[in-house]
Amino acid sequence: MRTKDIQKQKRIKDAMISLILKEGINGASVAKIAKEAGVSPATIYVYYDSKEDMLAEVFSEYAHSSYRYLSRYLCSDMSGEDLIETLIRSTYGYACEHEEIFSFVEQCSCCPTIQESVFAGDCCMDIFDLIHAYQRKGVIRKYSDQNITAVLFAPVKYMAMNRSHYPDPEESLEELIAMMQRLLLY
Amino acid sequence: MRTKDIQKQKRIKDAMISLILKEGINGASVAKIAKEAGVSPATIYVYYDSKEDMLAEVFSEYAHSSYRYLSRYLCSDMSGEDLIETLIRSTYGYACEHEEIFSFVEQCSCCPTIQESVFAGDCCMDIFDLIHAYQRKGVIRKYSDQNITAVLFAPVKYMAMNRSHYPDPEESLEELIAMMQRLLLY
Amino acid sequence: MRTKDIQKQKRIKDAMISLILKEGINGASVAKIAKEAGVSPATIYVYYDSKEDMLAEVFSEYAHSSYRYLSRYLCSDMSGEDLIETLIRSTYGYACEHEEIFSFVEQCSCCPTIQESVFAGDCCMDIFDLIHAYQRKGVIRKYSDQNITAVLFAPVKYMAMNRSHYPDPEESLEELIAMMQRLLLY
Amino acid sequence: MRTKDIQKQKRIKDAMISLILKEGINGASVAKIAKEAGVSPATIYVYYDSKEDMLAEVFSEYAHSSYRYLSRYLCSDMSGEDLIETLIRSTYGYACEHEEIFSFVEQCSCCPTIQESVFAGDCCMDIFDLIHAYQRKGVIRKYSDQNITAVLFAPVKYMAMNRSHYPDPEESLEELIAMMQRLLLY
DNA sequence: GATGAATGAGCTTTCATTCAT
DNA sequence: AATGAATGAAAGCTCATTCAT
Repeated sequence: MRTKDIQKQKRIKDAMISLILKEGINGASVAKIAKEAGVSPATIYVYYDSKEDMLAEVFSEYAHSSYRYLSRYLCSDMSGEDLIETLIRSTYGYACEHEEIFSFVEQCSCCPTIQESVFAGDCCMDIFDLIHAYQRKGVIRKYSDQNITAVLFAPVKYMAMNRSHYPDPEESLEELIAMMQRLLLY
Repeated sequence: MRTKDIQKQKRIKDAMISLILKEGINGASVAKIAKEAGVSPATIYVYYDSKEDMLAEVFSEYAHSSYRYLSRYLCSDMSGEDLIETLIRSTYGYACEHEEIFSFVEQCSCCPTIQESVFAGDCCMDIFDLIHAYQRKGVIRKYSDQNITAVLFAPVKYMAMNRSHYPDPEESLEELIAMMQRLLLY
Repeated sequence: MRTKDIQKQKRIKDAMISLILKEGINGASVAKIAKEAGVSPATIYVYYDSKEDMLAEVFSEYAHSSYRYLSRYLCSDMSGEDLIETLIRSTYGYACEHEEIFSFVEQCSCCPTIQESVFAGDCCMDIFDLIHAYQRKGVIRKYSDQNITAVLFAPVKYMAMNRSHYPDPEESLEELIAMMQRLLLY
Repeated sequence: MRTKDIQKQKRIKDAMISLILKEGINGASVAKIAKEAGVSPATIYVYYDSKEDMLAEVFSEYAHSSYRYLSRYLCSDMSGEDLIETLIRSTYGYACEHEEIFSFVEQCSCCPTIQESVFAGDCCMDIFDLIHAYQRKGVIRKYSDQNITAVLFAPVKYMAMNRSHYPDPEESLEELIAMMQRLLLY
């Protein structure tokens, strides 16, 4: 018997993500995904039970990838200013560097039939471990986790999604960082 | 005759928006929309050239409806605190009261095939006329319009979309308002 | 708007019956039926909700057609011998003349997923009105309706289905008639 | 090794027969049969050349199993009444006790692509050896083998297939036995 | 011998749209 | 203007079968 081909599964995922970006969730049909991945449509059903299942599985795999990415840039002896700057810059950087995945995740997040189970707020534990430490040290203000998540990430993501409309993104980013530092630090 | 037409078109729009909330953009087929609206599929093509056209037209009609809604609650002699509270509360209120439209707009905004032309930043002129006045009076800090838009609306929208995950939405809302007042007012 | 085309629906039915005979219920795919009927596969779904529905509807339409056919050869002043001869000969005759429909019905009758609702015993009322009259007159023996149905029709149908294996069908038919006359008449 | 093979093949046969009762010949796909039998789809092709081959082989194995079953209850010194009662009761009993096999055989018998070669009339030799003896002894009337087969088995099989529609099967069975005794015995 | 992976062909059904009235 | 009928194209998915191990 043949063994499951991890590269093949990766090709399927990539094909799906890439197609969803090009043509929306509508346009990413199983047949097109299969063609782009270089496999038969039937093969996709070896790896996933249904298209819905496939979407949900890949979405939940990538939904929090930006937070995992972030973690790599953090360390516990940063100043408060650096922490906030890093969080925002890295989020923006991730959106630019992994444009496809970022946009894929945003699209899935808005679709009520997919989103359902995955709530970002639940899933950036290590980041909040760090933030809580800074709160205990009296560096970051004691707002609720939910509102910190909302103000730290929603505006910068909004900015990243619409960056083509921004005359000078870098300048806007700097301003946003300054705003968040003033808002969140003592 | 004229009246009848407009009512029919309204029924079609409502059916579409309602279906998109229930089943996502995928699930809202022309046949289903027609059935829900109580008309023939062919009738829809009397009012719109294509499904894509219909989506785009209705989207652009509703894309900024939350800002129009907001305007009704604003007046130029509010205090700065009141202004910000009103902007945030009204945005949240709109999302709850007009759940269908809110979800429809958010979904369309993420879909690359629809969104294309519409950028929120361009479209809330009267609100920014007011904000500029407050800035000139030295009440609101002189951040860029884009960042003010981002921090005022993105977090509260994020909150509205995920409100089922919030233990006490009202409390979170109050905290968010306080945060924004501290951030934006002198 | 166009009106429903009864001829078209008839063509679909005929195509289905003919295909089931040639290739079994398996082989009669919607696509093939459509092709044989000269319509698009989608058109079939204008007339039937699903393939299952189509099968059930056509089956129940033809399931009792042999009994309707029989009725035409019966009259109330026949002798008992003639009545029984006519019932058996007509059943056999129907099977030969309408080979496709007969075989289609037999096939559906054996398929547990289709058969379900249709029970022959319930559906030959006028024939049994006549038989009951003959029973009251003391011509036909007072066996239960179910067993009369079973012995009158099951053997002759069995014979019709396997007639290619019979060396002299006419002779066998005559013998069977004689047997039934002896069994059922006083 | 040999033992294991035969058990495995038995599991495949049983799975197929059981699935056909539950879901019809349509519903019994190779994949489902494999799953129900606890083997790989590929394994089925170790034992059979094709699905059609498998169906035909298993059908021909079971097609006359009811007659083999019958033989066990017969002996040559029964009275004519007992012989007929035993033949009918055993046929009915077989249909009830081996519902799956009975339904499988009936379904295959109606399916033109499978049935083809097998004609019941050819295959109950020992039963007819016995019946011929009773005919020679002047106990059973000298009807042709074919018609005796038809009247002895077709009605009781019809009854067994539709037994859910019978208010009192035992009573009907008794009546049918009495009818056949009167028909076939001197 | 036995298997899970893989597949081309085909399945049933729905799609957005147009036709004829 | 309005419609139910009609459709080619495509959707998601399963089929019987074969491949590679």
